[in-house]
Amino acid sequence: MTSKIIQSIKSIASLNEAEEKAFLSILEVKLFKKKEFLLQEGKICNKITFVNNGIMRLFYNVEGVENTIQFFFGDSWYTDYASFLTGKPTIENLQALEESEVVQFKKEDLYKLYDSMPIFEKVGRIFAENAYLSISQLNQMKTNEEPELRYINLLKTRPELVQQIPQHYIASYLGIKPETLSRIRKRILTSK
Amino acid sequence: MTSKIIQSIKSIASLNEAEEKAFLSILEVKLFKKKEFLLQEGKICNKITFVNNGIMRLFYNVEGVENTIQFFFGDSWYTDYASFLTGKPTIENLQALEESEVVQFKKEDLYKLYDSMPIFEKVGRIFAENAYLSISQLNQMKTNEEPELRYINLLKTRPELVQQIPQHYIASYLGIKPETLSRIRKRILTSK
DNA sequence: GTAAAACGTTGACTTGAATCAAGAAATCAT
DNA sequence: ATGATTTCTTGATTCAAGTCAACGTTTTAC
Repeated sequence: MTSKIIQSIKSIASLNEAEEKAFLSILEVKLFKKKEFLLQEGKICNKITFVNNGIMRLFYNVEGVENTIQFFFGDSWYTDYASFLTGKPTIENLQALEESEVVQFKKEDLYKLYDSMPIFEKVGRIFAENAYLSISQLNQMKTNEEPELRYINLLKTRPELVQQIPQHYIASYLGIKPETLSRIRKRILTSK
Repeated sequence: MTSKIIQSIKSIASLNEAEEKAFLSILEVKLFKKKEFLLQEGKICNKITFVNNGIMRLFYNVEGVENTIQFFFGDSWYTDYASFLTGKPTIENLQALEESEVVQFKKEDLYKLYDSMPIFEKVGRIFAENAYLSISQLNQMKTNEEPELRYINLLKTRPELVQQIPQHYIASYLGIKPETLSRIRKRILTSK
């Protein structure tokens, strides 16, 4: 259950036996059923989540409209870093789209590791750096690419995503209405 | 020249005398004239910059169109973290809009500090965390707010910015054309 | 000081996505 | 299995920003 997360951490920084043991001791494995929430707006995000398998959707509400930020499949990390770092309530909702298995650990426990074993300070830094890189990539995609191009790229780079996730969620992820995505799809099909 | 940056670092983590000295030893003060570039697309960003005073504009080109990301005034930090971390060429351009004084240090030197003095690993972590927070805030603003609302909020929260920076750059920052900003301004004025 | 360049405003027109509405297709719950 | 709900598609219309073009104003460079 925890082998994948250990592998992922070790790709960040090599851990000796004691360090690995310390890390393992703070982990908690959890199962979420379809439609269950791992995080809901208003709550404080004080955990880091590693997705073993399943599918999750991350979104937030703006004036009653759901704004999809990202989808998570197996072998990916998630935390609302803003809430995690500031201790303020999150605006994000993370919902399982399929039954999913995750491994989590608490901020509290991570900060103890920061203080007791210097290597984890490094892990934390690289963690934050990776979080930055992924948000900045997402950012760039969103601001630079037209919805139609983004959809075409999505088809190329993550076809499994397009297949497994309802279209109206993908539309929301692309920042357009379902009707518009439907028309984009039609346009792509007929132009081939 | 370096008192502000030291103060800023100390607000992240307290440094003892040796640590402060080590940090000071890697700093370099630089002056940039109006229109000079601190960073240009295609180059690799291997520095972190602290702005003592002046005004800078950060932008990148998409198909010949400049896309303004942010403005920097005194007491602010800048690095293209993506290029800094990955070592890949940047797409960002950082240009002085007024004569500006900055303090910089090299990635190379920072990484030596990471290895020689553990406190800097912590500084690096908090740095990355702050970078994440600011990009995520910017992100949120951009995706949630209509250009007109964003402009009104900008007037409220950073009036000095609106006054000191040419409108077409502000338009670019808001993600709209100068003509549109001009019309928004007219709308706001006549509605008062 | 003056010519050139950059900047800002306004009008007419175009365009791409949103909205509203209705119906078809797929999925879910019992 | 079947009725209910959700999801997807299509058409007609609206709307906000973009585009193109012209012109007045401000700033810059020499």
